[in-house]
Amino acid sequence: MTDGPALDPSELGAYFALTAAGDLIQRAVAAQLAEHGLTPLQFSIVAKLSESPDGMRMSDLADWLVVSRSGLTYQVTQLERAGLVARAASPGDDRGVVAVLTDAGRSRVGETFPGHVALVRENFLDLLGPGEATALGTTLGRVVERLRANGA
Amino acid sequence: MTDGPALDPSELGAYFALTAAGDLIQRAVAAQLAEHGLTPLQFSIVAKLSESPDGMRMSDLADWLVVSRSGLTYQVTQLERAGLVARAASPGDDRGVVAVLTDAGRSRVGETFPGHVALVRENFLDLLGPGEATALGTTLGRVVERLRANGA
DNA sequence: TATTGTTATACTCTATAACTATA
DNA sequence: TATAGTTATAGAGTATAACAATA
Repeated sequence: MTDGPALDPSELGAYFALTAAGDLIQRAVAAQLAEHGLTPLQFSIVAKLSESPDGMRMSDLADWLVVSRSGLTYQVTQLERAGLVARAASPGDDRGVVAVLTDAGRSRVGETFPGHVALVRENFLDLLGPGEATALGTTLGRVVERLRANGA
Repeated sequence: MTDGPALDPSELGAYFALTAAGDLIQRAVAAQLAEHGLTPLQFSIVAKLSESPDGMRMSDLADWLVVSRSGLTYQVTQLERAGLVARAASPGDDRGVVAVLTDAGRSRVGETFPGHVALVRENFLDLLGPGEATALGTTLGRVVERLRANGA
């Protein structure tokens, strides 16, 4: 961790804009997901499962989400009660459990996704000039890499 | 809310990078603040109070942070127990209470801020090319404006 | 022995509603 | 009557540690 002088106004503006934009977009997303009965974490789970036709091991899912196993157990139980996810035996390892999306879960993802995309488009992507999405992806991608490398 | 086609790869990349960068930087910041015994919300409070020599009304602080009044009462009580904040009578309105930073609180902010700035610099600002901070601030500033206008 | 997943439990945080005191 | 702040309370979510079943 290097130490240095304070931030100048343009640096402060960029940092503030990044955190505020991240905050606000997450808040807006959370509000919209709530209309579909999902928290952001639950949406992450069902969205991930929608790409995994054979389901996903509980441990793997917990690692991917960076939550504890008991925390995942709690969330999957909630989703199971809502009928969106089912638990099944893990083939080849009788200790294991796989979470699988139900038909209702797949429908829910289908109902939720278009509005989610529209929100992101209207509040973010539509405000970027030509080529700016690519540039932003590159720049912020570097930021993500650095943070991951630093163990965040 | 407009509806539209799915996101193309560069759009998806920009969106993913924004949320991931926002997430990761907030996580890294939270971890660092924890070393100084503060949550992000508590840091927001003491940082704000450090710019308010005469203290700040509880209601105004709650509005500024976008938390309920009882939620602010809880946090200020925690900070008071930690000796970082004190409550004082509000001049001119005997119903009011102002939260003021104690000397210990001011010291804590002073101890916490340099590392905070360094983290932001190392993981974000140092990765931007010349002029990029300004550009990013402008672009993301538009995003923030839009989200605020949309009531986020 | 080690690993998978659940359960028991405790803790933090948040909000709503009721309440007190003052405007 | 309305507003400022606190308190009582309840709910959601998270994690740690202990546990049962299997590898």
